[in-house]
Amino acid sequence: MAFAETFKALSDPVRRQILELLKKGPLSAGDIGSHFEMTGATISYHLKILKQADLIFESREKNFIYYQLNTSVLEEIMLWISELKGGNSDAESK
Amino acid sequence: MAFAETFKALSDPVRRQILELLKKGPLSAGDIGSHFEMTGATISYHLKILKQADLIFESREKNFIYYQLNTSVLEEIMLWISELKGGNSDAESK
DNA sequence: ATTCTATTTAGAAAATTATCTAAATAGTTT
DNA sequence: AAACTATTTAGATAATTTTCTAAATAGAAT
Repeated sequence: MAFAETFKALSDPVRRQILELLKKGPLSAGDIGSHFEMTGATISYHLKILKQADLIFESREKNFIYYQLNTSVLEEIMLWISELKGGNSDAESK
Repeated sequence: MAFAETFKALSDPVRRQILELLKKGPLSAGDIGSHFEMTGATISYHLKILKQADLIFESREKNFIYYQLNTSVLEEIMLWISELKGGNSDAESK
């Protein structure tokens, strides 16, 4: 159940902002870091968590590691939330 | 920005399970607690966090406090995720 | 008014998470 | 191969979160 990991990953504001940055396209770890007042090591830590949650993936090119959004896991989250909303009274329990 | 609070609240497995319990209808704090191996104090702590995140609301009746799902905030979360998914390339940036 | 029941609050301890500095990797360029 | 660049890993510290026990509230029942 990587599900819990995904929610955990999404719970941090820095990580959510990283995802928003990646919305516009792939970025290197350094590029991402330049948007924050943090050391590269800390950014790397956040990237690792996002990676483990399957929210991003990397591709190496030259000296750089580029990160990209992986939207597929977001579907699952949407589904969970959607069911929480939808499953009212006893409509689906039959 | 209660947005961050909501994500934080959703990041804990116990709290997500509480929400799932409430999906079927209102429950008292005690009823909720009986589903977990935790003291009532801890359950109360989690309920407070869910309340602050606007994910649940309470209504007092007799000796009991009943908790209910509040789905309205979930819309916002869905929207955020949905935009993360949808906003690819430069389709909407124009 | 005392006692009982349901729940919360306070304070402390344990566990987890975010951050830093320093060192390690690994690939690039000279 | 030596030096440089980009990034990660390790280990430590600080901050936050989860959990507990004990005490406080508050309403209900006797």
